[in-house]
Amino acid sequence: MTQVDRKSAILSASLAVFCEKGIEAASIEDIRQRSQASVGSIYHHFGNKEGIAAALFTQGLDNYWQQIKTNVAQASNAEFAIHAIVSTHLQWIVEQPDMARFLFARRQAVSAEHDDAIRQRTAGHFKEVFEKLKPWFKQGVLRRLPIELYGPLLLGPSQELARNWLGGRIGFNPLDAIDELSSAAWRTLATNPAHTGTSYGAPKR
Amino acid sequence: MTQVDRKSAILSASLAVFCEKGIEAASIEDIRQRSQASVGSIYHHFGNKEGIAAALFTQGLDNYWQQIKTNVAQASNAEFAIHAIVSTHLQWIVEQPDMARFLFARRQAVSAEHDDAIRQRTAGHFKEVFEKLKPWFKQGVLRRLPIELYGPLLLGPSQELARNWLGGRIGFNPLDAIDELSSAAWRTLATNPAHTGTSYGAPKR
Amino acid sequence: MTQVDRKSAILSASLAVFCEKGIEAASIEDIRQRSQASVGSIYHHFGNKEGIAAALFTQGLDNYWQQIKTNVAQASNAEFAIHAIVSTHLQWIVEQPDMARFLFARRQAVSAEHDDAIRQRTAGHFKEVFEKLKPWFKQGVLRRLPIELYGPLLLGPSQELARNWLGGRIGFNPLDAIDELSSAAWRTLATNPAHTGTSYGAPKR
Amino acid sequence: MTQVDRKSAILSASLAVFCEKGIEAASIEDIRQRSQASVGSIYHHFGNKEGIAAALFTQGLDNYWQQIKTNVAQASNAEFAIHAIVSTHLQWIVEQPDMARFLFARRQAVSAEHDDAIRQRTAGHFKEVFEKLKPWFKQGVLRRLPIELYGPLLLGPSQELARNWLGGRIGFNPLDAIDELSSAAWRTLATNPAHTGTSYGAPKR
DNA sequence: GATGAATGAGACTTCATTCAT
DNA sequence: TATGAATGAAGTCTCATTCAT
Repeated sequence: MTQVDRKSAILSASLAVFCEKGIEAASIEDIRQRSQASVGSIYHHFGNKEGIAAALFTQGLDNYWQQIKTNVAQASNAEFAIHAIVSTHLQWIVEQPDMARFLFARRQAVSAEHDDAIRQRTAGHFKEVFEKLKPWFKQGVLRRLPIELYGPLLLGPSQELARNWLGGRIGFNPLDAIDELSSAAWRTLATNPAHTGTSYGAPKR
Repeated sequence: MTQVDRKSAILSASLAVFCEKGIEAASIEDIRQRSQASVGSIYHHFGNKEGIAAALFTQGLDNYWQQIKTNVAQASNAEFAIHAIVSTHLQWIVEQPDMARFLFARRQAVSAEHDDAIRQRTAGHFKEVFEKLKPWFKQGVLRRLPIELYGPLLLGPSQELARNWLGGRIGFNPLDAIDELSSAAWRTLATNPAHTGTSYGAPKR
Repeated sequence: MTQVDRKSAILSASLAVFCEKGIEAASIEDIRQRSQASVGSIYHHFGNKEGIAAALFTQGLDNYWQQIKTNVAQASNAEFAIHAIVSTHLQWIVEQPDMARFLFARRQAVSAEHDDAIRQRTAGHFKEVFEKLKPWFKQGVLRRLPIELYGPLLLGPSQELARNWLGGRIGFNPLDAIDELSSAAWRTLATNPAHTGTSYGAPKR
Repeated sequence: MTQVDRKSAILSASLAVFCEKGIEAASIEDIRQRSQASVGSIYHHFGNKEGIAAALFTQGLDNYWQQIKTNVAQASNAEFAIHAIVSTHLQWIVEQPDMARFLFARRQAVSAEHDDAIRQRTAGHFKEVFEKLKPWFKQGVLRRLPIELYGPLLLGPSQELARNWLGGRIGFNPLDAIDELSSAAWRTLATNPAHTGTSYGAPKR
């Protein structure tokens, strides 16, 4: 087994275990069993349990933002952009629920130092996306609000729905709510929500 | 120290410790030190760590819903009702951030059996509130949507904002966003959001 | 509930619990639940857990020996006497299996001081029975052997069978073996085992 | 210290501690001190306290039966066979009193699942020995009795004597009773006990 | 006598981590 | 690099016993 294989086997085993039991409750022994690696090997590659979580976290977060950025980049107007964010967000979650669960549950399990790194990384990603929307703010298409409200207004409902779905509390598939959640975000964020002829189903015409 | 005192001393100490370190990471020893109770006493009253969490959870949840129900009851129209829910939600969180943090973080720390009890209890509370809104659905004032979307649309943004605030990620006071979040919810849920002359600042005139 | 009732309720509850879980593993809480007495009450009556075991032990042992002595007293010849001991032994065990289990399992659970008291008490009982047999030793009807062998030869097989039965390892009813075990003892202990026309079935003719 | 050394150091320390205090009362800490192993090491090798007891039990029992079978195999007639069993039994006990004490005291300290395993293993050993005796049953040299009685009649007295000796209740050396106990068993089990010219002292002539 | 809350020592066990092979 | 035995701190929980009411 190559180094890369070994490392990724450990990572994916860890993700599964973290989601099943929670990061705290997951033991190295659990990970060892599932990954077929030895204790020593795990420590050799990741240093300690937190090292695994950190690697996983970074990997998941980068993957998420890359997806978001790629899709937003193609939006030709504000409404499409908002739709892209909402739908990408939900699709990403539905496609990799375990990683989503892991990301949303982080809390204090990651060390303070790593937490800072993550926050900065996230802020960077966020800024890039924001940059894309900037022109529409300038043009008055999107409302000016306290910066802290954009995240909640844009993705709060999606996030809440996703949490319920990930927690197994509902059977409803989040993807079926994309249009509703996306237009809700649009209605909330647009200066003039009525001005739209957009059909989300065919954003490429 | 009376029985009641002892029990509630343990409960409030636990809440503090749970919030500082997380439920998993909090040790009985931490709780013992902060509550000035003996280990035996803690187990005498709550059985085990989960017993404490369960008691705390029930207490917090009931208090939350009671507040919501009380304030919704006074709403004379749909918009007021929605405003009442959003503002009560945020106020409750700001007033008892520790309990809010605890409630939002529950995850797997509470046993399956207790989880069911909680879920039913929550469903009951939810239904009561929903009952209050029913007439406005019938009158066509509020939109008919898949039931799973009401929670996210109504409180998703508030919840997301609150999470950020509770996590210390923003300085912005959630209470300053009440009007914005509440009108966002209204715009999303109302059949005809324009039809309103309401000024939330003085809902009682 | 009178004192006597309370005490004996505690004793019989304890016997049951001791047999189910073993003396060490039985907790005061177990006894409390089964006896419907309070912890304080148990301590008031017996001082501590060992006090309960000691009381139970004394009660059981005295009852056993009293039965043995009563039945041996009626024996008109050596063979009848031996038969009486063997059959009484087995009958007593079958009639109160829990007490038998408890008595046989004592081991170190009873304190050293109490152990001495028990040993002396037992020795006294034993001597009384031995006294009854003495004439037959003098007449040469019973063999003279090292004193340590009488117990094993007389009751060893019965005891072994009883242990197996009490442990649930066999279905065979020990009472069905009385004649065989009793004649085995006789053959072993009698100087001239052949000299007998006894029918155990009717020892009173 | 090699793996094997460590494991057997733990086993022999455990045997000593179990005998001194009883299985229940023996603590892992006691075993750790005596074996010079760490707590973690003990658990690494045996899983838990019961695991140690189980390993010890299996080891002791197999050793006992192997001894019995070896010696019985050499017997050229029924009387020699019975003598071999009785004397081997007592010798084994006298040679390793701690293991004997441990084996006789097992009771509920070993789990139900392991208990079954043990019972089957014992039954297997027992059957092998029984097989050796079979011809003499067919020839009518040994009496036909309910199967449950053979154990008690053959070894009951020896066992009872051994228990007393192991418990420190007598000074008498069980080995001095071999001939008496063995001939008692013979007299009980033989169809015609008189037919013998055997001198146990020289079974090989 | 009866009650049960309170105590705290101590038991078992888990687990992250180290390190010799 | 890989392995897994070894370590020991720390956690959860039990339990006999005390004592104020």
